[in-house]
Amino acid sequence: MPELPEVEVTCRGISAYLTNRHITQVIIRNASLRWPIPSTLTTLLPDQCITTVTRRAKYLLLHCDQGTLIIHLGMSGSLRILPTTTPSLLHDHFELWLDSGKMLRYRDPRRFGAILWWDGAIQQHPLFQRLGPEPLSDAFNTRYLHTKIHDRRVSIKEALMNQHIVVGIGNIYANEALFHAGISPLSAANSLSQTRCAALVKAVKTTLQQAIEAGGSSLRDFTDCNGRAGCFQQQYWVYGRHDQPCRQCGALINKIRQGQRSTFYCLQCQQ
DNA sequence: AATCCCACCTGAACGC
DNA sequence: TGCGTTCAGGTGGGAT
Repeated sequence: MPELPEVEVTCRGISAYLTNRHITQVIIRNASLRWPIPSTLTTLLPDQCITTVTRRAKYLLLHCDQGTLIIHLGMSGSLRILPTTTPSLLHDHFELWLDSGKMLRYRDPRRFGAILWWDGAIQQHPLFQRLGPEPLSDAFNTRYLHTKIHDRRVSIKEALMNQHIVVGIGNIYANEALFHAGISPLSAANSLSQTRCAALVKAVKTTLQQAIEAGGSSLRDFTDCNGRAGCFQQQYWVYGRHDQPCRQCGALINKIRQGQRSTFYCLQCQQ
């Protein structure tokens, strides 16, 4: 379930265990993720120090002495901090052993995630070059959004999930933010007034911020780096609530398909 | 450049 | 109980 809040919660959770630690060993159990895990990591990483751990979009960045380890969790990935003696299970594909005696373990049943190495400036990486601004930064504001989508004919929901427009928003939080902004997910992006863009920007920021504070959402098996479940799922207003009454007006929540993804919204509250 | 839609993969839930 | 179908947090890439 990794959208921005889950990746951010993971980032904050693993940071203290990794920062200023030296890597002692790398284990690649199954290299076939979205792209192969570079086999060179086995010799490249040991003895390097992890200086900082950051997040950009839905990517986790482990900044090391000689480059950056890029981790994406895909649809089903998660990271745990564990003693190196913990037996590995099916779907545990990758481990970073640390000089503390602990390890970072990557698990990803569907293998849509990625683990890559980059030794230049991260913004020069092909995957990072065209990314939009961080939704919680000042760069994501009313003027930016209005200008960016004024010529887009796709729906506002699809635009919100476009990482070239703004990063970090996936299916859950796109649905939730549109509900809080009172905007129909079917509205054409280029039809949104400045006022509605302002409402949407505000809704995106508060929705994501609250989800981070709740420790993220926990659909299926997502947990934080210590195995704890997030609580934000209990706060959903529309996601997954089709045929249930709207928490605001009581009308039944509607479910449709948009761009091969499920959309949930209230016909009454979202116009 | 924007848009559409497929592909990648496993597992859970559901219907028959 | 078993089998087939559908759906799930993401996103690069090819065709239009």
